[in-house]
Amino acid sequence: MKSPAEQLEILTRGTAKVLSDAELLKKLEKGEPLRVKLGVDPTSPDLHLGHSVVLEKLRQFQELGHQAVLIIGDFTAQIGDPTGRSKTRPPLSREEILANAETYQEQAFRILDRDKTEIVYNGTWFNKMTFSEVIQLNARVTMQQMLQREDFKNRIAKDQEVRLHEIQYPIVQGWDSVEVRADVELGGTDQLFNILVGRDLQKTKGMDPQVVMCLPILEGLDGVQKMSKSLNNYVGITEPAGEMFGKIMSISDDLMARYAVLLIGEEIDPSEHPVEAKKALAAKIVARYHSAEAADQALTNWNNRGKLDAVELPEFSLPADRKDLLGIVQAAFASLEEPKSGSDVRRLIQQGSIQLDGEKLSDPKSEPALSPGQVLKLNKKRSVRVA
RNA sequence: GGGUAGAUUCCGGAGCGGUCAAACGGGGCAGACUGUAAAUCUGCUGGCUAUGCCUUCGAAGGUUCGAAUCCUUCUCUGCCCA
Repeated sequence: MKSPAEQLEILTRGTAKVLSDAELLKKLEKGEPLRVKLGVDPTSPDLHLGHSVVLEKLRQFQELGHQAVLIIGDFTAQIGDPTGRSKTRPPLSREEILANAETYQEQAFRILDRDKTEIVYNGTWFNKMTFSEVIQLNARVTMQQMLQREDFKNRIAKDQEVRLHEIQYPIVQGWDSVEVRADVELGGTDQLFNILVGRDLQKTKGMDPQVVMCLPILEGLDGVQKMSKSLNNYVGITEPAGEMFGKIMSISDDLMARYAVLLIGEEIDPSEHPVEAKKALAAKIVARYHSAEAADQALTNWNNRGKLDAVELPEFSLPADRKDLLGIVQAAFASLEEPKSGSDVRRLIQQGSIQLDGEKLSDPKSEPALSPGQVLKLNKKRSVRVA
């Protein structure tokens, strides 16, 4: 068992904000396992590297002997977290939420230690609340407190709607902290407000308020906006190794430095050529979610990209009913489960994206003779081998 | 409850009754360049086996040879006043 001071050093590493170090130290000094809360919103099923920043931190707590409390916000998902949104979120159905929660756990345990994790659904207590209990809960908070929140303030300033149920979100999430008697709550910096509400609510119940620990938000592949599925700038943690590797290779040099620090806790070696440094980074990340062998394989594939024969590509059987290039390419996209409209495909062809063994094919109506083994390149990322 | 403004293609936002699949910007995609990166430049960005056809401008009706544009009703939202 590490000393409280040592633990504090490890736990605060890489954090964006801790409120406060002194409080955390005091709690650690009690020598009992802390209850560390992480609330998750099962609004989309797939976890990505952005989520992993916080999960990695939670695992550190586990490694130091603390108790992880993973709250699945099945109830809160019905509200929709207004964080970072300029618009109201559409609500999800009960079935979608439960299915998402299921996949979430499966994926989260690639990082967390299952045996040291307590999982609770916040619907357990909220679905039982009567309306008068809801009113009483609301009475613990003032409108002014809620309106301090940046998102709400901005929307009001811009004459955009803010629905009353959205204002409930921080209250509801904060109440979770009371229910699970959290000692520490983790979250992204965007969750600061919500976590603080949890502290306030705990105080109103005479509890020792939880320590707030915020982790930096990871930028998405574009390097500007936060990583999120809806912006399609994410790397999913269950993505195939090759896919993951390719996505990481597409980031800018600046972003590479940030990913290194936030995802694997290392600095990029400035003496190394950026390409090599990036390959190393990509391989390390792949290794973490797949295996060292998979990472090697992904690296090899990447290096062999020019040499088409050396790379494994999905096989593609020519369609029976179409002989024209347009029809063939469309079928190829469909076989990769990325169906595109005829107009999209026509555009790609005319713009020179389609290549057969390195030769551009740009006439959608032509009827190219394809023989088995030839490689049809569809766009930057996708190629298929003719079966 | 009263008054007023608005709802346009992924987003923002233009759109004299015909020349509107709808300006412009953002985003996205493709090409060139490169380190198969970023930045930059160029093109594309509703659908259709396609010099044309079909479906779009909150919804439903109507006026008209012709409607995103005019009229009616409805739905939704903002703002001001109570």
